[in-house]
Amino acid sequence: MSERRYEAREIEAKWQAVWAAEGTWEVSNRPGQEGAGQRSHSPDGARHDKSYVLEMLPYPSGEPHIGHMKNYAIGDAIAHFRRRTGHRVLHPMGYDSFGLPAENNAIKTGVHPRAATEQSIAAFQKAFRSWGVSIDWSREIASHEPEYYRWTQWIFLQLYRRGLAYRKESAVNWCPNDQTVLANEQVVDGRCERCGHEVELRQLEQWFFRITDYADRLLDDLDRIDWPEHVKTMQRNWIGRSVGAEVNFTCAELGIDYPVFTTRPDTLFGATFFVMAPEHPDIFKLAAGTANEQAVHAYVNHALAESAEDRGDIEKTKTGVFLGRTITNPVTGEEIPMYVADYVLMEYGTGAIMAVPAHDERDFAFAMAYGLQIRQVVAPRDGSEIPAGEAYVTKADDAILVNSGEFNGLTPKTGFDRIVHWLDMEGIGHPSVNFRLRDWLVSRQRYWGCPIPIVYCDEHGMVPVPEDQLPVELPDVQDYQPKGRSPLATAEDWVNTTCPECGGPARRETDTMDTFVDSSWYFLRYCDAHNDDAAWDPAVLREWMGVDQYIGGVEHAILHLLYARFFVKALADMDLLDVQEPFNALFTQGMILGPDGQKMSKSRGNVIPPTPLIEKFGADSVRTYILNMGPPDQDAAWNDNALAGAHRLLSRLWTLGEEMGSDVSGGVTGPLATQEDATGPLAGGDEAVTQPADPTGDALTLVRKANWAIDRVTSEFVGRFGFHNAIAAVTELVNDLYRFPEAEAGARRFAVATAASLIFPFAPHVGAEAFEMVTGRRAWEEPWPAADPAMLVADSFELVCQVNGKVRDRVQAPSGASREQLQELALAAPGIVAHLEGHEVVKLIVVPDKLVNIVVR
RNA sequence: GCCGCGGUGGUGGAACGGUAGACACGGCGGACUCAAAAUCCGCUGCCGGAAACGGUGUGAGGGUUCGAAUCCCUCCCGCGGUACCA
Repeated sequence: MSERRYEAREIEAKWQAVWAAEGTWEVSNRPGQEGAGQRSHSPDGARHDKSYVLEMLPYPSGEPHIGHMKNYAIGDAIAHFRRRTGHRVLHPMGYDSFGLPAENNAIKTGVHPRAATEQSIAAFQKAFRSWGVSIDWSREIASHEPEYYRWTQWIFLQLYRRGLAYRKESAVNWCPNDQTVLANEQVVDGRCERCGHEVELRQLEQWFFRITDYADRLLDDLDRIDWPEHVKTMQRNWIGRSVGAEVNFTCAELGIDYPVFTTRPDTLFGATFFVMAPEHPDIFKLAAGTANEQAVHAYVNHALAESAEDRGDIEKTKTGVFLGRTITNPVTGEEIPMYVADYVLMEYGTGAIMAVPAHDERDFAFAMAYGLQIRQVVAPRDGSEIPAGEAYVTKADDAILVNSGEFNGLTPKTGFDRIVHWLDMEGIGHPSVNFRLRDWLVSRQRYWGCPIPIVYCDEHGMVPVPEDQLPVELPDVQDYQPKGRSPLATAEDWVNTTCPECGGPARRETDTMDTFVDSSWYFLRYCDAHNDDAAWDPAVLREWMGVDQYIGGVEHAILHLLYARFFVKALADMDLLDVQEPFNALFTQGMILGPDGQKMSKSRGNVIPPTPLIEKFGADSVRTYILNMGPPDQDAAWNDNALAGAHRLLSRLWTLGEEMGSDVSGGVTGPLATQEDATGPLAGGDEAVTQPADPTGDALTLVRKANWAIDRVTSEFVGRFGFHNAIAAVTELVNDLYRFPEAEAGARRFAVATAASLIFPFAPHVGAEAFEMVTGRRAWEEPWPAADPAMLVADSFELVCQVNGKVRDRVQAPSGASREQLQELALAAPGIVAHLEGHEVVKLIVVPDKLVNIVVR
């Protein structure tokens, strides 16, 4: 045993210096001009495939936390694997550097958000380098820099030109604490996603992106991407496509038509009343002059004052007020009463519904509360009674329509089609599809964001800033405190400008963009990060897009991932890029919980800061531990002891490498078969290690184990990224090396080199170090090892002998033995013989190379 | 309520319908050491047994199968998403 010990800090500093000096992970937009880490490993010397591996870009605040480390540990492992399997890998880094926390910090401390953000970016850069993440630093971007947001503004203008960015007044979510509007997606349970404050509705004019134009495509294309099913489901639910019909109801007294959307046109004959949302603009007109006018005013005022949370409470009893009017059911011709009730939402459909109490739970509850008529129009086919006291909600084939005139006897599905067709013929309705998805509200009344490149001229109204005048730079202000309008409004010199059309006086738009706009296209900019003439060269995008593997937290399942998809589709429609989807494959990592199993938070005091751990154990150990915690898509609680276990593994591997390195005697049998050149600075005294030709005994065991490990690790990279299983395989290999210290040296060298090579994607520094000690070569310049199929099968195996499905013995049997041979072996096994006594053999099941099951009576 | 995902030792977790518990942590024992740490080796689901071995065991209950953690049905529990969306 050597006197020297595994000193992670030294080793990590050494390799980080090499990678920084050589620009190892840089990749050119022109193949063939890559860093050394991108050297070709395919037999003909050309890299055929690109691979774009991307972790969600971080929001730079303070220092990176342990969750960032998990994110980049996963992504980096994949990037390394893909490089070594012949891909040109794009693995860039950047910062989502606009946003509220920096601004709120500025309000508190007076420190300019730019200063705080740039300080934080420096901390992130330092951390990523100390973690040894294989980043192409030449493509680094930050969304708060004018070189970046110039193009965010440019994209805004492209959307504006095509009518996809527009201003409108509507009821929007307002956070009284953050003093800004929020997108629908940023309201969680009626509260601001960021600060948790209850959200109010305000009638305001705001900027929107017309994401609803893309609802169908955003939904349909989910089928074409390799994403976790639960994320796709969340997006489907968010988009919320409902197929139904629009049906026209006419209020004869006032001569006004009120269309409604329904998913159940088959129940139209059961519509016995009509309900409108309190926000519906015609409410007061309808109630005017009726006996109920006062009551309606009182109800509407009360409803509008209610918080979103209270109003949304499904347990709340239904309330409403008769409008004093009736409306005609277009199929029955009946006059049915009109109500205003807060269970109808203005935002969805037309803000008015036909109520079918017999077959809708909400309408049923309302009808019961107000004693309204309930008419059953769907009945069980077999004539059985429907349950009393609840609505009968079914579209199934075992039900038929009743009380529905000429449509009686049809199933609900057929009735749906026939009634919609009939409505269409009569001109009182038509098929219709409704979405839950709303347009994306993108303006914010805050400072630290991308300015919206629009000016307002008395003469010409809203005028886009000409593209050659971009960027509209964010000015400095004295006071960041939000006062219901953007702090930018106080920068008078900046606000007052001239109209691009007429040169007359004009004022700049003072709202900034939602930071989700910045992060909806950053993955495009990475491809052509320093292009000063355009956001990107479409030819370069053709080379790199889409992202082959995207890695991030599930918390972005709806917001970021939906917005980015929308951007890509809109830009593709402008012929600015060629793909329809930004992220072909998505991996959602689980959270690292505190040692107490709770979500880490300062208030709980269970936060694990990465830096002290890295100083003590090294980045490799922390990365390896994080990936060894369990399936990486699952949440897992931190455990310091298990981290020490990961360190032990790397230390044992390093020790083996050290031993091999100092033992220059035997085992060197020539260059690796697939290796074509080795022109690094270390190439001189090259000692490639290859699999020994005909190992026997312990050497054979080691060689087999090494090949088995190659196969295991490789399959996790190709499959589900179960890196805990990959690391376990390397652990077994290392354990076997300790178990068989006397094995022939060539086999040991091969096994150690293999372990180092396989651990490299997870623990790149010690992987590189151990690999170099054994082989004199650089692990990242080596092709990924291929398992020797001959070494994956043994010449004998342990035959499992069962009686009635219970294991009674195990005997050695030759691989590939015939059924008859195996039967014979099993029947002769001592444990079997004992259990056969006094029983009659009924059946013999033989699974070749595995087991024999003897069924007895 | 609806949708999705889960439930396996003391813990994290392994296991194409074919040896349940790989690997790691923890625990116990041993080697080394004056001693401790570090390191190395062994044992470790539960019950019985000195051991051989036997029984039992993957949330509960049924079913399919020669054989079920795995497939099917019913139920219980946990997590995540979503919810007057007509």
